Amino acid sequence: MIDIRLIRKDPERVKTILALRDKELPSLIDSILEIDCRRREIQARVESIRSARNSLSREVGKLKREGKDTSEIEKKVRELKEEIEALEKEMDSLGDDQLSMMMRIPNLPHESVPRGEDENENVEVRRWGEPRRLNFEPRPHYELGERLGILDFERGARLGGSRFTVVKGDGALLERALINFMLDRHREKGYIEVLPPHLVRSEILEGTGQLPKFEEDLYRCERDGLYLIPTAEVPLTNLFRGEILKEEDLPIYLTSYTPCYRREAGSHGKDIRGIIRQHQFNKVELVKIVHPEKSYEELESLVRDAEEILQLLELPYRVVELCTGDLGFSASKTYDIEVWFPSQGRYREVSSCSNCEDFQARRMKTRFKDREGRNRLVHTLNGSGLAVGRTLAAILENYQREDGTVEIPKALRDYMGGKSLIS
RNA sequence: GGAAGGGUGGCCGAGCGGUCGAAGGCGCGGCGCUGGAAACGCCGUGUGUCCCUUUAGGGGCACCGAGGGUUCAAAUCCCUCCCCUUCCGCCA
Repeated sequence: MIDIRLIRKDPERVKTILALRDKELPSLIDSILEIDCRRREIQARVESIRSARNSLSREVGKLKREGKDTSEIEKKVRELKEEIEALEKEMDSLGDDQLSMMMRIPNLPHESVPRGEDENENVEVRRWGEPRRLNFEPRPHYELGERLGILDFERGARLGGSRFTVVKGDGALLERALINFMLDRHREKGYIEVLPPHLVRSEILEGTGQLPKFEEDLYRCERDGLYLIPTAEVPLTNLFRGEILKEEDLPIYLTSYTPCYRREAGSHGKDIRGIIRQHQFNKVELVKIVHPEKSYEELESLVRDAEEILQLLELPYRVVELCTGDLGFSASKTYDIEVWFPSQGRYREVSSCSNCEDFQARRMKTRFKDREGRNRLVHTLNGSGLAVGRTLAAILENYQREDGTVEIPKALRDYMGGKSLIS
């Protein structure tokens, strides 16, 4: 959630910035401002009446102890109460309206974010590695996987429907090796490993921004009111919700391996073949909870931490800075890391690293006490470190040989019992 | 799932219809004492929101797990939900 005070202070500036994301947003700001104004006016009235009620009530107590008649005052208070209830009802409904609108406003892009409509206007920041020169036509990962017997799409669909895949044998081993490899690297960098719940309550999803706006993308367990997490960002970022941390507790670095569950509503027909877009996929996530003055340098190091995994795996990639129109809901600034896919002749996203500034912290009420004793909102960051399934697919494609076998990256061999080839 | 007992400030813990934002203790900060420290003494120390004056401050309102209700008045009584503890049942 963005700061309502920002809207009160300079609505035109907020509108200009939000228009960079979506041209529909500025009109929402006008409605919020109007409601906010009315709500506060009523609040002031309610509170002054309530103040009068409180002092009359105290009076009743005093008089009763003295054995005096209080029926006159009691009648007066009852009248005030009715007045309060009517105003309060109006105030609450305005408050609800305001909050639900505020919850649907995305974060403000940072001033450094390139302006643009959609992903075509994202800006490449750097490239690492040279795509291997293959003297044969590269096969797509799903073809390699099926031929090697490590990806089984047919049986996956039998079990869970479309966008579910069974990973077997050396494929399962490779996936597990990748998870351990990634977690170990992050742990060495000071990230605390966490195994969180995979089912969470709705307010947890509200904290990170998936709800109320993106209900359609989530799997929900109706009977229990719980949702399957779409990313470990959700439980990790919410870990300290409602807490007031000490300044010296910051920064907090967290890492977690979890499966991610996404309905992928609205992506029909996209990436239908292979394991690029699945309803369930494994991901190692990085989350940082930091001092607001440090969050942009923390974003840079977060991206580097994710990049290092690809460097160690010797997979060519590039880093892209998302433009204002392509930015996710909660993010102020985002870098995507894209790895090279030979069969597609292009780079595909394996990580998205964002600084959400105080947008999530405000929803979660995660604060810290600064040196002056003031409570301030923390800044939160998250990034994939990395999407495991897509990394596996990238390994299959980049390390394939003409005979359809796949070499195992050197960095992973110790994690695979010394194996160097999947055949 | 069944039974019982609980959820109060950074922590422990009292309060069970009015004078309670809440005793007392611990912790923390300041001051005093001291050569310095311990001990001791004094003072201070929750969060949110709105308004007024605006470096600083002053006032109102709300918050004692969450949401409703009863009452002139609720931390205190009633209802619903959530969570924790113990016992029983079930179970990886």
